[in-house]
Amino acid sequence: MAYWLFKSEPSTWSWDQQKAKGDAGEEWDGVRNYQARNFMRQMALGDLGFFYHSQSEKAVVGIVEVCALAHPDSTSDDDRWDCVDIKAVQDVATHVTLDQIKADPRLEDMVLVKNSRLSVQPVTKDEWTIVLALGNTRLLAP
DNA sequence: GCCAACGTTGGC
DNA sequence: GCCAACGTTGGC
Repeated sequence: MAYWLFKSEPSTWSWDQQKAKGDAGEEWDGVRNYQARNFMRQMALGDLGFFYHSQSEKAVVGIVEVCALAHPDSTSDDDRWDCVDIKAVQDVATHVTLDQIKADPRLEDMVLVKNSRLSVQPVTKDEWTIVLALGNTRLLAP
């Protein structure tokens, strides 16, 4: 089981919109970056991820699960671009802001801090646990 | 709204 | 295969 972080501008695709899709989930399309695509190709069904709002909010707001393996991105006719589908799992009780993450020395190596422009990123198990704790969030049993 | 950082593109 | 130009992202 691996952990990830998906970043979105709430004005483009928000956590509320993601939740509205329910268990059907939604393509994480529109990624045109090789690193991000390669991470999506590594994802397995059931992998979990944080849903992060960039721009105005800059906070981890939700937890998602990979519900379809990498497949061609329906918004591109260029076959280089693949994407996974993700579905909302639960809210992060207390949003974890970028400021909090930056202020925590245990999280200084997070990709979010070191490479803020990467829109799909790996998260280590330790980082996952720490951010969940900061968010006062306990993962519900599957 | 600005600007720095970075990734991609295309010409050579 | 290199590198300059350009576009985009995201934090401030």
